Amino acid sequence: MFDIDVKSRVPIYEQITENVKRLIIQGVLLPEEKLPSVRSLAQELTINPNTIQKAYRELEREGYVISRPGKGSFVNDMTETMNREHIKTLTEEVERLIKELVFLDVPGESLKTIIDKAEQEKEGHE
Amino acid sequence: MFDIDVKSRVPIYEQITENVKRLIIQGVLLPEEKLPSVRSLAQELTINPNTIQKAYRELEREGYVISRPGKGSFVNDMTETMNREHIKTLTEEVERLIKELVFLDVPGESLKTIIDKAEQEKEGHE
DNA sequence: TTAGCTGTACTATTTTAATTAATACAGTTA
DNA sequence: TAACTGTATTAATTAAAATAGTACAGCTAA
Repeated sequence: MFDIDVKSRVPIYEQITENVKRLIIQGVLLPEEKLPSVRSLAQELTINPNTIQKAYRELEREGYVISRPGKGSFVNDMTETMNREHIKTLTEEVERLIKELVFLDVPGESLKTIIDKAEQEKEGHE
Repeated sequence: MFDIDVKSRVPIYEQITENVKRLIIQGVLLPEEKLPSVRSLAQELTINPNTIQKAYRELEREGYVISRPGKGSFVNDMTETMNREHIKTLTEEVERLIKELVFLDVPGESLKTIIDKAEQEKEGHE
């Protein structure tokens, strides 16, 4: 399926999430397709099953995969998910920046103005 | 000057940067004012001088302080100017991100909540 | 039902990174 | 020169992250 480098500086579970993400994004793995079980993939890569599970859990948290106890782990239908993840990333960034601006005594009202302006601008286009 | 909690979960050097930042922002420490030397503050807090130095270096990196080898560490009088420029940069970033989030149909209200939360959080600290 | 799959939870171990400390060096000032 | 100042380098300690061991519970097919 793919190879990992146990000697690499980047954690094994992260190499796995990256590879699976890549395969999903490239369309090699299709929605509802079953992923290898934690144990079989662990055997194939000669690492511990729990490491696979950690990777799968992370992939599930990010919406790439859905795990069904007793049945297996499956590729999730993305289109929606990608947007959701993108929105999450953007929101986290905004949170960080706003926190800092508020800390620097920028009044919340002036920040809210930015939001209003963005909304008005959008309405104009639809 | 201030106290630290060696038993706290937050690192000592971070407690120091936070406290010094606070004192500068509150105007207790004024521009060009000399901060305690790494050794004297280390003695006062009964911790290692290098820990103070790490804090001071971080404060310098963020523009709060300027260190003059052989002379001492001083409150940077550029803070206002730097802040204003910093605020400008941050605001531009926020504008860009908010625009994109609004475009992705994230309701403005949920973004305003982020602002409110940041303000509440800040009030808690003062 | 049972045998053999599946994912999961919990704990312990190992490994890695962050934090703090020890020590020596170099600039400044009186 | 003596007593300050910040700095660099390295070592020791501490905390966190990553991985592994083991046991449990759900699903499915013979």
